[in-house]
Amino acid sequence: MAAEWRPVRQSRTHELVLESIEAQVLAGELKAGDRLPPERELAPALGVSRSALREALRVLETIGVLVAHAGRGADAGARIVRHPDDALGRLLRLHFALGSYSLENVLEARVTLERSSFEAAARSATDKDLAEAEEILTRLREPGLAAAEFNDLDTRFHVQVARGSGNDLTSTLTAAVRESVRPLILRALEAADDWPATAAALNDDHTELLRLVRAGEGAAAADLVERHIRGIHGTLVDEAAAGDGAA
Amino acid sequence: MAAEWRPVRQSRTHELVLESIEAQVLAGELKAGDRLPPERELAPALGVSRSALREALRVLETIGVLVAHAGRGADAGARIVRHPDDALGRLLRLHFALGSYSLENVLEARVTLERSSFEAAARSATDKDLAEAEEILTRLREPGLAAAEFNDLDTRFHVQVARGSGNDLTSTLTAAVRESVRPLILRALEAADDWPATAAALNDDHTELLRLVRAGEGAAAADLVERHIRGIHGTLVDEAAAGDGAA
DNA sequence: TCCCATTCTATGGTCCGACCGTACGGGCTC
DNA sequence: GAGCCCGTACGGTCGGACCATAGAATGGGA
Repeated sequence: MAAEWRPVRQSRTHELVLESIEAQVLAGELKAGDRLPPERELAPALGVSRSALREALRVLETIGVLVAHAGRGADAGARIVRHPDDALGRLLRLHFALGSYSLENVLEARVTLERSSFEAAARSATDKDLAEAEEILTRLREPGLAAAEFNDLDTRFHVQVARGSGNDLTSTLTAAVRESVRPLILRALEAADDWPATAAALNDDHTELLRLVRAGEGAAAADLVERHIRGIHGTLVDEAAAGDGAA
Repeated sequence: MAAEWRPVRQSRTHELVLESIEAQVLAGELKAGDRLPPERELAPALGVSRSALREALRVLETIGVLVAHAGRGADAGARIVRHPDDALGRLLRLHFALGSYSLENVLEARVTLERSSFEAAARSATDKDLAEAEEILTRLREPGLAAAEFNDLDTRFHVQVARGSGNDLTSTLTAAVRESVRPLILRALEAADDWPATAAALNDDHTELLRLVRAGEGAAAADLVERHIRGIHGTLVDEAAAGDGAA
């Protein structure tokens, strides 16, 4: 056991505990896959109660750097992991709901991130990435697809291309930002006058986007995805205002 | 084809509490500024223990949507707020430390976000934004400035311009991404062969960047900030490897 | 000998009741 | 009326008890 646990005092105990663990992560003494001592041992080692320790662990779990499993054996206990996606998604989703960001903010951020994603994907997406995107697109084209499923698959399509960019950070950000407006987009899709036609039009974009990425035409893909996103968000503004009023 | 048994995991109590509060936020029933009932009332109202409730509140605090103050009066209690910046910064910083993202990922994300920020700022920064950036730049130019302070001010300069873009989401993302590599940049600055010359060169960039933003030349500002960031990160790669090995 | 069911136990998850520190509000003193 | 003091409503912390889970250890039967 390389990590050492030193006692901690004063002011919001769980924050001090958090700092202590954070420092070990930042210093590289705790790495992904490492297991923390059991709560019942670690708490007294830090000189705090188990409750205070648990609150600190909960924070780390929220951030996506820790998971805990009960039981016994190699799989049990608290482990350092790397799961930023859900954490980031929830963060942006809640803050968007609270009005920290406007819909226009999200639109511009999506345009910026996805332009970059598509350009990078056109340069460096692997065959595997493209095949997965193709499969999502196939399911996206199924006739009679409900708006909810369409919304899920659409999200996965955009995220999949972002993954193809080879940049985990931008793809995570892309996924999180897309996630934050998911309920809004769902409302917009459900309110479409002619849903089959709307879906078909969106899929035409998707098909062309994938073709451009495959062909390595990054600039064209970036331009198209910008038009694509602005198009969807154009139908969203009214929905957002309506939703606001309705609530 | 056997039946699929869907329900696999039963949620933990604090997660259910979290969902309940989250749902009220997403539904707009809880808005920024609203105050939650005291823990001792809310816990039994939800049918859970105070500990479980507190863990849920801690999660919300981590996300930056809640703050708690002890004491008595209007200021006390748990309140819904909108403070995404620290939360996002810590999240990315820890995940970068854990290796969820490579330095190259961060570099490309910074380039993408800041190109967009500088272009937008050239279009829509207010005089106030520019004046604040100017003031930061003045302090950045002080002779004999230590690397640590330079690093802080440099971060604030970039974030200030991002704020000037008028997009809170991209500026928050910019700040968080910049924050995640702060320790690395600090090490690189401290290791510079000729620190005063390095600082002067960086400030020449900053001065020109601000001039371009003022002049509304967004495209030129975007190109320069990309060169500026790539320049700094070029000196970082070695440091990162060295830091890795040293640990 | 091998397999399987049973029991053990280490681990996180939850709950309770108590006490501490803080800061406002109201009452008391001067 | 002004200033001090104490009560009180908060979040923060603590310790202990018990529950749920799941691998490990055990032991009996084929």
